Amino acid sequence: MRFAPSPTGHLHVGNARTALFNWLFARQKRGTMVLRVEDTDVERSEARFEDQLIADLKWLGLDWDEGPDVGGPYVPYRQSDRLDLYREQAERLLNERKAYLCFCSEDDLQKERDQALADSRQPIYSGKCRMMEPDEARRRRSAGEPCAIRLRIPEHPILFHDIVHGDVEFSNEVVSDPIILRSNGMPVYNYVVVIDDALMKITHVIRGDDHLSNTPKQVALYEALGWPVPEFAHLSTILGADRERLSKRHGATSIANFRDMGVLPEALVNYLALLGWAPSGGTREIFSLKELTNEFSLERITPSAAVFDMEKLYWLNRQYIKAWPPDDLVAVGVWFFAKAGLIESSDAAWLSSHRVPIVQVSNDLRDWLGQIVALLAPYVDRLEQLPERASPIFSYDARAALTAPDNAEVLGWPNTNAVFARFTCKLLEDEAASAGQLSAEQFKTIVNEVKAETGVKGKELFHPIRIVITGSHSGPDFDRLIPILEAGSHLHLPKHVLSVRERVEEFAKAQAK
RNA sequence: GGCGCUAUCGUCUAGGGGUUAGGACGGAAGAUUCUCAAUCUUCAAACCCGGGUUCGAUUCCCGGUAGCGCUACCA
Repeated sequence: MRFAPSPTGHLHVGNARTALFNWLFARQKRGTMVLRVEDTDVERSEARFEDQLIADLKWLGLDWDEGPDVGGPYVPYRQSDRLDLYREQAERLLNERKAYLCFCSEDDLQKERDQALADSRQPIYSGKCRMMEPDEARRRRSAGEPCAIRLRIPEHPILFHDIVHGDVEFSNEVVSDPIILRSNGMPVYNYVVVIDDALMKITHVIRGDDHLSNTPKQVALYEALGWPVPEFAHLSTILGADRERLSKRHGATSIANFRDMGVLPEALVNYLALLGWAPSGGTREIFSLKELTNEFSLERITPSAAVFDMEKLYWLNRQYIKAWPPDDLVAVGVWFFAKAGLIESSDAAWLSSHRVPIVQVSNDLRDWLGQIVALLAPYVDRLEQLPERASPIFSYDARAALTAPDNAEVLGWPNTNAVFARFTCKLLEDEAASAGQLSAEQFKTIVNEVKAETGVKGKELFHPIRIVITGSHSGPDFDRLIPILEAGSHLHLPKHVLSVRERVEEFAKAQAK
């Protein structure tokens, strides 16, 4: 099996799924997984994209047995390093009369195509140079006349088998003799892919179905070369919500995008596997990479296009967030807090091939952030939401709390002011609170006293208190929030975290105005 | 235009000549909680259209329609 991306940008979800399916099949069958870099498009290919691609694949948890970075028996694995090989085979085809020299200029060909279209004929190559005597062709080439090499398409229909689509047949009438080597000596994609797959002993070509219509040309090439035709499995296209091919304007589409949103690699892999494949029975949704390796089968791949559903990915992500090792989760969480500027970090680095970023912070800070992550992570879709959800901890604005339209209802309740008064008074008297050492139990005691003294309970009691502490009538459990607030107030952070007492003081001040 | 591929709830899908057409996301309702979220329970929601084959088609065949892809000296 092979995954053969072009290094022209970040790894895209469509390609990631192709890579995953190849990998699953290879691992299940104990086959060999090859990574090959298709960089014959010099204008768009860049070396740095190759590194990015490799990093993205590793982050997903995929690996390979042969490739540009690990070597292998069929080196080189970068097409730009294999040009001699392509030229050699092209000359062989020429000698065997399976291919021929074409002296038509690009202009002529374009005119021919335009004319054919205007006459509502097939815009395929006329075959003008097909019949040229080989001697004449050779002579003209030696004389320095520019020419390309074309493959001679056979005079019969081309049939091949596709594991997901079944038998496919193309009439030779609609397949032009394709150019395999350009006049500038560079080979074209449809040609090199065959040379490489054959030479690298690829038995199963699993790729996007945008290549399905190219396959007859490739099959003709295998036959001309006298090499066995591999099995094909063409995967359906991944669409955006508007049923158009998923592209950048649909938002996040690269693997790096998802990583930066705080989507866990296991969640993305699981989601991608479910896009176009379902286990037998069709009821199970959660699969680890290992379970997928066991369950996967090419025969169960769906042939129809699939719309990428962000919501379902988020749901899966939540499942994995809840199941992830707490330490790893904290590491990723810390990264997002650093990114949001809520904590200081000189070197917040996420080596993209790593599952988890590395951020240097003190143990105290890490422990404290760990509590916040443990409190909030089970309720977010993506880890990038953590800083926002933690905003009641990091920022407090009493004035805003008293004027927020969202709080108006609570502020208007008849008992609210009594609760404010009693609670403020009690808390300001509390010794533990003045030291910033208030425990959850002590806080509960105070709340209970307020309850007893005012006779207010339930919502009418808790909402006003919550507004005093966090500025909002809704938020996380006090039992876990209070200790976080108190501990945070003793930490050195870019912006001081207010203790419970400081919050109450601010609140009282704002109320007095 | 030609050729190819595809077609089950809004979405991902299971199923398959006779089924109450199953699951999941999302939606709605309820329960729970001081609140939001999360969680749990319940509900609504689909076989593209037309022919044929058949006792019987959503399932098999043909056609239509729609979507997507390919039609390059792009990959």
